[in-house]
Amino acid sequence: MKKPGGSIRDVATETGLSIATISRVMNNNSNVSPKTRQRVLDACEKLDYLPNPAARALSTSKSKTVAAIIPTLEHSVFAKFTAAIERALAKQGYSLVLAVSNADEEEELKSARKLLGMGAEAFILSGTAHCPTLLETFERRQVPHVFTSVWDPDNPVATIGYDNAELARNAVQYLASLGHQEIGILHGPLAESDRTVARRQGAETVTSANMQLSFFETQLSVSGGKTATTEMLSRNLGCTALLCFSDVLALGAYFGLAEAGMTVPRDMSVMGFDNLDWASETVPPLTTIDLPAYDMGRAVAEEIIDYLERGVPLQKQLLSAQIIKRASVAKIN
Amino acid sequence: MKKPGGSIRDVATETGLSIATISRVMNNNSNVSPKTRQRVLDACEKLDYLPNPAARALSTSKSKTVAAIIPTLEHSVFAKFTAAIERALAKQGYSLVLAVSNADEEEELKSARKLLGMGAEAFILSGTAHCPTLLETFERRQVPHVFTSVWDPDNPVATIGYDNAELARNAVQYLASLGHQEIGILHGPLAESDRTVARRQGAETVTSANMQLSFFETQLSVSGGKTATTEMLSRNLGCTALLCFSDVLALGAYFGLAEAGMTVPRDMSVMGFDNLDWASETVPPLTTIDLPAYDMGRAVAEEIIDYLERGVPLQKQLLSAQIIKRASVAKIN
DNA sequence: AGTTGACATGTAACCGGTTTCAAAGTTTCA
DNA sequence: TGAAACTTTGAAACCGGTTACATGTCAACT
Repeated sequence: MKKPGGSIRDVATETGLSIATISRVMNNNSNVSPKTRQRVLDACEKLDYLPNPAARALSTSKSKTVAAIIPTLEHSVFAKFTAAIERALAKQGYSLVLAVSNADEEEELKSARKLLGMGAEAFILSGTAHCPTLLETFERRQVPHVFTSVWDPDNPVATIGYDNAELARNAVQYLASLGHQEIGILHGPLAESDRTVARRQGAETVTSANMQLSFFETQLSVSGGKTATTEMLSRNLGCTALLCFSDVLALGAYFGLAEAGMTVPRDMSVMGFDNLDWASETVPPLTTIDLPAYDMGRAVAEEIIDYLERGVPLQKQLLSAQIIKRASVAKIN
Repeated sequence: MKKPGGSIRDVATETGLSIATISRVMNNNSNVSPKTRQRVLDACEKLDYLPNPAARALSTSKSKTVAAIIPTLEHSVFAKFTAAIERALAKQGYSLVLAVSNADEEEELKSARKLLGMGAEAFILSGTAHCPTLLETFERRQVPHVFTSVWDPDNPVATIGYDNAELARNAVQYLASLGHQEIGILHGPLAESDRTVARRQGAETVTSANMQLSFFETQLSVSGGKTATTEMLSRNLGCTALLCFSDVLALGAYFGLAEAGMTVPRDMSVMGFDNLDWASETVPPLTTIDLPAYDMGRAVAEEIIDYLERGVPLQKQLLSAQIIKRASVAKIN
């Protein structure tokens, strides 16, 4: 039950100083004479001493650990977001503990309790829909937390993200401005994501004269996008454009259309959401909305560190997302 | 500096028992009478008590935390792998702390020291190429660690993964068996991945009579695959097949070929590596090698837990990966 | 009845740091 | 030269658990 690289007492013995002084050096804190400091540092080097994090956490009640619970890693947007969080946290000496919830509130709650039990000081959650028990727990223990990928200024919890409803509305209006009136909209499971719900509701607010929107719920995957596209085509709705609430679905749409012998955008315009790395490379390049996944991750991490280190209250942040116009959407007549 | 949900002493006071008994209940350890146990559990419930992980870690020197340092999250294979690790660890009450190295040994070393400083009990690394300092540190502190995504039976460190060289060889031989003799091979940066190097070397071992392999190094992205494909076409090498060491590159190849007005597999056969979710959905469906990313993640996590909990020595494991034959590769003549 | 042992519980040392407070040493300045 | 002020260091309490060992209780057995 012992194999440590030595404790602070070893360094104290080695240098002939007291553990208090060693501790002060390790935290490059206050008043330690330069020569003493150097002596301590040398000894640390020599003994390959690394402070025990548990002991430190115990006395300071700070674990330097932030938890993120994300619905899935297998969607590039989340992977990117997570990578950004990790990067920003690391830069400030914090670590990221990660849990994947599979968009299940129960699982999320369980994960959160465990991470809380591991000493996470703050939580990053996706969306605004969460188990009330979880939020109560955060409240009771005063655990700082933020909701991401969403913008909800009225939420008592700080939200850092983009306005999904508005983005969807903008997308529909953009298509409308090019003459599209019959639009098919592909989206992932509503039950799994309040962001998807928001996008759909946002799209529905566009109600000009002859506008006709048809929604298709499917799995959030290339396969899902392809299936839904095939399904849509079989219904003969006369759609001229396909708005996909994820580039992944759009890619599926490309394949579905290709299989049906249709050409984008001549026979059907396609628009995505996310602006994943490859969106500019498809044939034709995909018109999409650039979601600031990376910036969002960074912003979230910085916000949390500001709070943890300097007590700056958690602020909501609205990030902007632009429509990236490429060749997959055509003008009608 | 205090806001905890109460300590073990509070539970002791509440129940009129000693902290030792509370501790025993929390670890559902040994001899505690059923009624006492229940009394304690009720009190925990009432006080919303959660044991302090730092204190626990301090006295047991077990943090129940495993670290993974991965090159990037933005490649589906790693995202999937990471998700599998998280899942398997969570099932056993362990947490995953994550660092992204960007395939840089320096960054990896820095991350590792930090994670070690956070109390990680074991490390999961990708590939076999690592900073010697890091490996020495692991050795000196006796930190268990495994290398993944590779198979190297002679390595003193346990490797859990697939044999990249052999897979590449199999892929080339498969293409050869269908009559392809001039093959273009697209791969990511050699400097960033010893697995890529292994694959390339494996491919090179296939040296039948008229076999002609041309290698193209590019960025590991759809964009990179597309660029390399265009480049290859411009060289007029007479290739009949394109072997891509990642499905992502293969997707880029699809787009590059489409832009050149070529049809897969009539004008060019394409084969990938990874079998990502969407590989079966492309048009035509992509022939590829199914890498067991998820199984590998699970296997790694379980191996480590076996070691940590039961002292079972870390074992190397060779995972199998199959060629998935789909329509993107044609028979020649 | 007395001894033995099993079981339940408590006492206290310990894990490895941080931090308060006091002590010792040094400088400043009248 | 001596008092005040400041700097540097150490002693010891504390953080919240775990666990070896001691103690106490009660049933079983001789």
